[in-house]
Amino acid sequence: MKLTKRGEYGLRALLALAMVHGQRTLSLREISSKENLPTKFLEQIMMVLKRSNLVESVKGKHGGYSLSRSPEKITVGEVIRAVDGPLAPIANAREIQKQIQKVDRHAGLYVILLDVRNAISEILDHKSLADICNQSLEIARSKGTEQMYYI
Amino acid sequence: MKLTKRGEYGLRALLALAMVHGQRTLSLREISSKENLPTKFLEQIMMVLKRSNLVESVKGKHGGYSLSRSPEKITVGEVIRAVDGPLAPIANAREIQKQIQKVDRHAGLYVILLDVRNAISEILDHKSLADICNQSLEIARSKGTEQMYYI
DNA sequence: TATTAGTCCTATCAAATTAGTCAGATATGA
DNA sequence: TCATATCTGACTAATTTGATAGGACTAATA
Repeated sequence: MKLTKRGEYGLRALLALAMVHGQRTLSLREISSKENLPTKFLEQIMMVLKRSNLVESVKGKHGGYSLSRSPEKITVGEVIRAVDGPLAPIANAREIQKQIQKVDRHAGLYVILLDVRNAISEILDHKSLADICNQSLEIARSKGTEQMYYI
Repeated sequence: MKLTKRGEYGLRALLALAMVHGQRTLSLREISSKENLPTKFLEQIMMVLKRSNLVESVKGKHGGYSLSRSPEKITVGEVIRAVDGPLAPIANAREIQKQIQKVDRHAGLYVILLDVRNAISEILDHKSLADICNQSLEIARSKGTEQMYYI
C-alpha cells in the first residue's frame, strides 16, 4: 500500500464531512479552504468518492457534499481502496495468493507479503471515520485544545 | 509502503544468495537466469544492495556476490528499506509523528497511519531471509515437491 | 428571467517515479 | 592477454502523481 496525496486528501475531506454529518453539507470550496487543499484537485477526488458511493452531492446553489453513510459505517480501508487501490504491498491479495501457489521457491516471500497486506487490512478495515474523529477529539482534549468543530 | 519491482527482485536475489550462503558465490548472470530477472536491471539493484552493505562482491573471473551477513541476520525490512525506502504508507515514521503533533484535527488520521507503519515494521523487521527460506522449504515439503536447492 | 453559486466532466500538463537498456571502464584469474 | 566478472553513469519509454483550465449543467433566488 502506498497512500498518495489523493488518498490523504480524500480521507481529510471525508473526515471534514464526518464532523458535520447529519447537520449540514459542505461545498467543495468550504472543504478545500478549511482543510487547505487545492480546490480543483480535490474536486477530482470528490468525483471518485462519489462514484464509489462514499459521498452524495447536491447540485446548484446551496449544493454540496455529504457522506452517503454514517461515519461509523465508513472504514478507512474502504476509502483508501476507492482512491488509491488495493492495500497489498504489491498487486492485490489474490495475485499474491497465486504467486504463493505458483513457484515453491518463492512461496515464503509471498506469504510474508500477504501477511503484511492482512495486517494492514486488519487495521484499516476496522477503523471507521467516526473512530478517527473521536480519537482526534480525544487527543485535542488531552492537550487542552478546543474548537475543532465545523459547526 | 509500496514494494516496487526493485524491492521484489532485490529480495529474490538475496534469497537466492541465502540458499547458497557459506558454500559459494553467485554471479549476476546466475542469479538473473535462475530467478528469471532482467540482468542489467538486477545489476543496478545489486549495486544498491552492495552500498547498503547487504552483499559483498568479488570482481573478475570466478567473481560474484554473496551475503555480507548470515541469512539469519538480514531482515526483510532492512532489504526493503535499502531498495524501496521507508515502510510507512506516507513519508516516514518521524514525519508522521510530526503531523500528529501539528494539527489536532488530523491527529487521529496520522495516528492510524503510524499504526499501520508499526504493524508493517513488526512483521518485516522480525523476518529474516533464513526464516523465509525455511518457510519456502516447508511449503515445498508439504506439497511433496523437491529440488529447490541451488547446490 | 438573469444572476449566482454550486457540481460535473474532460483535457492538458509538468515533474517524478518506475522499469528497464546501453556502452563502456575496471578488476582478476588462467 | 583473454575471458569473465563487477562497477559506473547516462539514457529512455511509459506510467503515475499532483495538479490546473475551461466550460457544461443545475438549482435557488432576487
